[in-house]
Amino acid sequence: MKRHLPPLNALRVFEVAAKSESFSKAAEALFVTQSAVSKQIRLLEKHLGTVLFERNGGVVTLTNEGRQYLSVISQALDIVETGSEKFYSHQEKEILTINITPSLSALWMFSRVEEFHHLHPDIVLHINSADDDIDWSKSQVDISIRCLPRDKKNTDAELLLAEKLLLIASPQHLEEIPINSVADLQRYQCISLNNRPHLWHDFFEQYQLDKTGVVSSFGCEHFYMVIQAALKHLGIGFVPDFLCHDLIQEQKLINPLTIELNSDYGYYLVTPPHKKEQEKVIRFTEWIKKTLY
Amino acid sequence: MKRHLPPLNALRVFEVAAKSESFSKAAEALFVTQSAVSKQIRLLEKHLGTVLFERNGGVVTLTNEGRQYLSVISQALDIVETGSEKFYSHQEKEILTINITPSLSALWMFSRVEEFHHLHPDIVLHINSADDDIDWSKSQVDISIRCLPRDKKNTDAELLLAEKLLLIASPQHLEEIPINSVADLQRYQCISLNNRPHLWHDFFEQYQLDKTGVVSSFGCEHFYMVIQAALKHLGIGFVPDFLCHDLIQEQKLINPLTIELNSDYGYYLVTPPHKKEQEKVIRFTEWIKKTLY
DNA sequence: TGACATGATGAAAAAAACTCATAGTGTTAC
DNA sequence: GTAACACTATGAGTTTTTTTCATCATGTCA
Repeated sequence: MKRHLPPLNALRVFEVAAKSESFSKAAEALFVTQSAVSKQIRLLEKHLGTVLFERNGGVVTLTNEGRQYLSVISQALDIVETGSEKFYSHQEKEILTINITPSLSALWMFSRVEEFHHLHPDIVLHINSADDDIDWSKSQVDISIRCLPRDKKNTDAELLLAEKLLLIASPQHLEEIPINSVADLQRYQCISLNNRPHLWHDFFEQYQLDKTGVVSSFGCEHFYMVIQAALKHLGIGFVPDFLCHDLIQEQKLINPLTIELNSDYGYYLVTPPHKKEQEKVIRFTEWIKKTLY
Repeated sequence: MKRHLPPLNALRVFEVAAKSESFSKAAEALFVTQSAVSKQIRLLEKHLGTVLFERNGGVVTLTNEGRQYLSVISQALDIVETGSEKFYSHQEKEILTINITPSLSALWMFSRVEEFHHLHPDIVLHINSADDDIDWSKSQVDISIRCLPRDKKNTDAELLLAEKLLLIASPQHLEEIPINSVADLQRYQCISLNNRPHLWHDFFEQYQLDKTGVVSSFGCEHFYMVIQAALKHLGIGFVPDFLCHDLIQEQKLINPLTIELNSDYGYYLVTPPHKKEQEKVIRFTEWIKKTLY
């Protein structure tokens, strides 16, 4: 009568890993590391006393036992899922409306929404973007994220992140005009940002360089346009680190001379006081702070 | 395609709790505390957004949703169990033979074997009991537990527990002959233990009492017999704390004046050196040390 | 009404899961 | 043939989850 069951959480991992026959892919799907998947599979294999995957350096393949087991486990998980689903549908999902600056939404937020949804499946995110102040009394928005000057104290605004700007350029562009010292920067088109007119000026002043080259042929409205422009080899620009981090990793952009600029801006989370206590607002706030860490 | 599953370990708890409609019973069956069960159920309920049990102070009853869910979950767990079982049967079970003193086996070990089996289902325990030394070369025994004098240093023996003896008597017997001071003890039959002839003598000497009453009408071979005798109101006796703890809790025995005696004996775990590295031996050793803690 | 059994709950401890950093190993491209 | 790469394994350390412990609250039953 007493059951002898395998570690149940390992089954969920097993199913994903077995379906993709890849621990790395499974890890990504489950929002954990490959290491975690590897260990859960090993745990399950040890429990069952059976090898479920054949390892061949870098490639894992289901064994016959593994294949059999997958079908059993999938069946069981199907039942659990179906049986649980009808309860979920009765839960009404909460809608959390966030309003973020266009740069954030385009490059940063969209790649992280999936994770938020994974962690909080009962919250539906409505994301819209704008740059101006929100009239909380008229708007549905629960949370807004804004880039504001650091010194402008706003009691409702919580600092998420101090802005750190990185100098960026495309690798191809850098080959055309090599950069060996800061002075070489003057040979480039400097992509400017419309609402930060002093940015380049201040930068060159800091390095005591001639500001002749500063006037760029065009200005962008938002950081993500600066990135697009840089990717098209149109010049060098300054963009926040978190927006270009992945592109630098992938070598689609380069941070020449690893030049950084601590701007006087920060990213702030703004919530109207009467919504601060709402669970959905708290959960989002905690999630984004952790994600930014 | 991506699954939305409840916390799977909570399902195992839920099934047991639902079948017995009691968190306490479920806790016992699962070898955890009632608190742990309560929390796992709450977790599951929160996840599903559904109340699975109706609480009525001290009594839990499945709701309709809970009943439905139980049948779903049982079905799923059946599939997992059946699908996993065929692997277990291929694992050959290890046999671990332990030899313990009769007192330990009768009163202590047998009530704990179930827990060991729960934690290590792949090990089959063979318990036999004896009091003499074991010829490791001739015997199948993997581990023996012996009560030995503390000063007798034995390199193969690991101290599990220093023996602490408690004075015991039955409640009925104590009503007949009330004990208000140590001197009253002299009015009792002192149940003696054959292989500890000095026990009572030393005790009365320690309290500087007359030893007249010390000669008891009979001696027991083992501690569990002392307990039996005390339960039958035949006198007072000294027995190890761990053997009478439960009986004292249940008020079937009483520890008058809370008199304790730190004997010079200890319980030792003895393993032949060539078996010390075996996993089954290590697992048992760690389990028993933790259980005794 | 008081002893009792049961469930709930907050804080602390223990266990499990996960991450990080890095090693090892086939595969692929030059 | 070898260097770069993509993938899994693993030990140490950290984080998260689960469990325990101690205690409270509540309904039951004599």
